[in-house]
Parts: sequence; structure tokens; C-alpha cells
Amino acid sequence: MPELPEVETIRRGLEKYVVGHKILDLAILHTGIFEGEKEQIIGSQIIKARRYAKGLILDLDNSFSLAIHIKLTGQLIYRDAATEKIEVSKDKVGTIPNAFTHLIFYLDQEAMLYYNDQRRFGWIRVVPTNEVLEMKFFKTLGPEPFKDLTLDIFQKIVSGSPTKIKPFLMDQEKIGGIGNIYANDALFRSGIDPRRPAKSLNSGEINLLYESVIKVMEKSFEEGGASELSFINVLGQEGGYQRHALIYGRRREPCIKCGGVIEFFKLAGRGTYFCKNCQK
DNA sequence: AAGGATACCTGAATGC
DNA sequence: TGCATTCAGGTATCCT
Repeated sequence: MPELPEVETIRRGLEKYVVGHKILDLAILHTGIFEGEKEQIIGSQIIKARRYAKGLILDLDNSFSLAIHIKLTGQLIYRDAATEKIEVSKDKVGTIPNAFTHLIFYLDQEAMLYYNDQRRFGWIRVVPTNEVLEMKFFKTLGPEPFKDLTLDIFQKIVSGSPTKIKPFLMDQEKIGGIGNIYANDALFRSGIDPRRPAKSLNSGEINLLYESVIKVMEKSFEEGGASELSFINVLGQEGGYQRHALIYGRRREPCIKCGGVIEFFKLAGRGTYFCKNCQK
């Protein structure tokens, strides 16, 4: 569930709290997440927090960057004297550090940045700044909502693809940033069956789907993201989108539009929620 | 080439 | 009740 709105929520927190700090030291509690040498980052200052789709980049002032992907359960938590008083989500974090804390970045001014990851799918790589976007993950990303995915481009790529529309939306090389939650909700909001070939959508449907992707993500920004799994912001707080999801996570519940029972099936290996009355 | 299945990992939910 | 199996989702990789 960390999709574009969740990762952007984290980026904004990094920009506000972490950028400007110097990295004094790094504690590696468990190996496998951090790829690089401590020496490449210690003593440098964090000067920028960038995001491309679901990927994050912290640029350092020594011409290196930290490329970060939190995958499903990664958490970046910032702590200092001022934020110490803010309680992190008991539900999602408990104590800091906890058993899933893999990295602790010791920053100047007695601040710390923790990387937690229950399932250890995430990664943090040290890469020369001018090579970060050459990494396969960033290099192959498609255009993303709110950025370079214009309606024109969306029309063009949707109408030219035989792929089923839901896996199409979630393919990061076609469009960057959409994951399972927002793909489900955007298709429901648009009244489109997730199994339809992308190119079978007429232009009215494509316009509506484009608008729906934007709308469900805007709603999520307002709610501070979706904390269905382990997502929290850099202060350790949960988001609330999961309580407002249109169809995602509502298996066997009544549809909010027609009252019919929401069905659930796998599509391209992913959990798919579907209202047969409302999605054609 | 493109799309489907599988691996990665672990807590929670479900099944018998 | 309790143990075992399944499930969840983002991406890389293997396979067809």
C-alpha cells in the first residue's frame, strides 16, 4: 500500500525534518537493506528529498545520494528533541527502535532517522547523485499522476494497449505510482470492469478514469495516506485513507453506490475488488 | 516482446 | 481449541 500518496507524504516529512541535517553515523542492525559503504555518507549533509513514483532519493552534499524504496512495510521515522513528544503509532511501530529497526542514521543536533521494515523487502542504496536516475528502477518508470502524466498521454497509452486495465494501471513502466489500492478505487469510481483490455475503453471512460486516479489520490493526500499495512509518516503517525476507501478492502461488504455485495478475485495475481452492478 | 507466475518475508486471517 | 495453510502487496526475475 505505500503508493504515490504514501511515499509523497513521507517525502514531505523528509523535506521538512531531515533535509539540512548532517549524517554523523550509521548503525546497521541487520544487513541486507543498506547497500553501500558507511564512509560514503558519513559527514555529508542531506540537501534534498526527491520522489519518483514510489521511489525516494535523499541527495547529499558530497555528490552521493541515498536511493530508497520502502516496498510494502518500510518505515522512515524521524526523532529529535522536539518530535520526541509526538507519539508514534502504537499499532504500527510500538517502540523505537523495535525488532524491525534495521538502520539508524545518527544526525546532527541529536536527531535520528530510523529505517524499520517488517518484511525486509525495501532497500537503501548509496549511488552517485548523477547516476541515480540511471538505476533500473528509476530509469524505466513511466509518467506519473500530478507530474508528467497528462490526459493526452494517458489517452494515448491506454488506447494503445491490449493489457487488462487494472494491471495496466499498476505497471510502473507504463504509469508510475499507482498500486493496488488506488487502482481498485479509481476503477470503481469510474465504473469500469478491471478485466477489460485497456484499449477497449472509450474516450469518455478514459477521461473519467484519469480524473478518478487524481481524485482518489487527492483524497488520500488529505487523509495523510493509507495505513492498511504498516504505512506511517516520518513522525510515526498513521494515515486515514483506508477508512474512506471506495471499494478496496471491502470484500463481502455492501457497495457504497448500489448496496450490492462486493466481490473479490485475483487479477494478474493481485487482490481485486469488484461490484458487478457498478463496474461494466 | 509481453504478460503470467513465483520469490522475497512475516504477522494476521482463515481453514479444518 | 490449535495447528497449518493462505494471504497481503511492490518489484525483480524467471518462464512461456
